[in-house]
Amino acid sequence: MSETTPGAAAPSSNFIRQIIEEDVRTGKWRGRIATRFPPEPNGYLHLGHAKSICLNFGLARDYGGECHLRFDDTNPVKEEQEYVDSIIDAVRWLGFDWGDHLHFASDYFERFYGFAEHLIRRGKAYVDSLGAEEIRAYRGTLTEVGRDSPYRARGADESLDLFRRMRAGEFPDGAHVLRARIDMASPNLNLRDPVLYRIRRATHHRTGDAWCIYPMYDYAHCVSDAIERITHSICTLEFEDHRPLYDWVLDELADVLPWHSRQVEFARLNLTYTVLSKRKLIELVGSGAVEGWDDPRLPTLAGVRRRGFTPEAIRMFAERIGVAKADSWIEMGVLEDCLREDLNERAPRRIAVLDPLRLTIDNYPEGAVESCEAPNHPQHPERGTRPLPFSRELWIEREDFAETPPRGFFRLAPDAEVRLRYAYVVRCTGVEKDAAGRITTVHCRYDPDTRSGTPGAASRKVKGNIHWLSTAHAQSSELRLYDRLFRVPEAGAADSREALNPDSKRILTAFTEPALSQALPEERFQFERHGYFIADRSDGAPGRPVFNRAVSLRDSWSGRRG
RNA sequence: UGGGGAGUCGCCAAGCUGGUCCAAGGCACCGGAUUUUGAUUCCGGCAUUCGUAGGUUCGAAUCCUACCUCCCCAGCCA
Repeated sequence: MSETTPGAAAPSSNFIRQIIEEDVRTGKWRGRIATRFPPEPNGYLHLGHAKSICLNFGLARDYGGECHLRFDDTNPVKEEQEYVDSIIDAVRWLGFDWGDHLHFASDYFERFYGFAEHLIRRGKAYVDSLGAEEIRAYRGTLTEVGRDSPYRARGADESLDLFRRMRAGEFPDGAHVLRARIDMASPNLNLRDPVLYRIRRATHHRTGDAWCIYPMYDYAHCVSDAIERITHSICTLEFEDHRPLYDWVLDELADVLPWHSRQVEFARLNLTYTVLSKRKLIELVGSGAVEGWDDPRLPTLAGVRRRGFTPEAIRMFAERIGVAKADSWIEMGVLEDCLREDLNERAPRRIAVLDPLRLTIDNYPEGAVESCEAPNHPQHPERGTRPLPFSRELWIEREDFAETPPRGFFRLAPDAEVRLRYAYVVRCTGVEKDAAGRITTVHCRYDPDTRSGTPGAASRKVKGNIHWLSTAHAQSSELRLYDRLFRVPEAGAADSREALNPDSKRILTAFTEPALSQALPEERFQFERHGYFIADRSDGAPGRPVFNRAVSLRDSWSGRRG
């Protein structure tokens, strides 16, 4: 069905699993378990959808059922094939497989229509000729009951005739609608004779101009579920008070469509420092606040993929946050931590110097170069090493040197000792500054007996351990450092360009070790002491990759300082 | 103010057919050990309390009552 998620805890109990387990126990569906992920192809998928995808496909996987990918394409004016393609791509990327269950609500249009005639014949639906404004006025309010439309008494024959002519294209958009005949006085607004069909002369991305009437969600969704014999139709909380309508439709159609899926609602995902609504995402992209739907700062699946997230990390995340009915906000740290956990294990280590400072080893022979062996993974020696050229002139990280070290600093400082990772222990002997007083070069002397991998190295313990790159061998690469999109945790509550984090993207030119020039698009690495980076799949060229920082490493030092 | 939902540690979330809960687990946080990433790993700590107030009971987060707070619903969107 789909891949399991390594590193993820066994799925914890939740109310939906309980429902399913109870159903399995009582044989309610005669052993069948079928769920579905039903996106409307009118936008890009984001992490909120990922929660739903993992839930639906995960349930099918765990209970030996099937999960359908079904496009809810009932509104041609908003939907496009481009979105269908991107959604299919995203669900696949996440690691799920729907087998031969790729469906489209539009494939059921003819059956939807037939069932609608059935409702009309049985007096359960009628053609209303009120305008949109009037229908709203007649609907009443939250506290006042609605009034019957003057057309509500229309007979089955007349409605049937009108409905057929609606289909035939005899009327302009908006002239008539098909409505369910339920109860205009219901305290649940969804039951006040909801619209089932509207006239919409628009070209549908799949059915073209075959239809000029299109079904509404409340009618199409439950019928699609029944057609596909879905057992558990899982959706978000805002559909909770649509459930009586969902059940009404299937009850009224029972003799011609004898299947009644159970709708179950769960709380949608909220993530701090970002926004998970199609509308807000469109705003961000449209206003140019970000650089497109796959901008690495966006919570779209295309965005997090480009950012460097793995499908495994996202599945782990979905598992960790659980499923319940309480509105909640998940801290961005939970997502980030899932990525760290996944990549810590898998990503090969590499060296990059982001903010270079020259280090000269005065007692190292000029022109000499030796090769140091750097392990690809500290916990997995079997993954081998790669050579790192060492010489007299090196780049180190500017923040790894302090002229007046703060308390607890154990990197390089005047007269202090530090290990150059995978190479030698050096002692700082002085600095050079420019006219402005900025340090331009740090001088030091190395101890030839402390080379990594030799007996001398083991006998010499130094607390500090910094990374470096030989100036003659380092390449320069473009790095993008991404940070949270908003500076406030519950962004989107207030809508706000000003809540945007101005430093959500920083581009810099860094020095990277030689091996990195071979990085393939989407290859991920840990840049030691910095974080996890991915070679961008769109930008960069062969031999000159561009790297995106997916997430930094945990850093208990910078936190302590400030 | 009508209807539908939800309230358990900073953030999630088990538990909710009452006792084995003086409440799992994860993230965060705080120690401490190991460490050639101040990373990882490891070990320890972290709710006498379950929105509030009453009640039932030998016994309640779990049952009852009232109240409080928050979310959703008046598209010919999904």
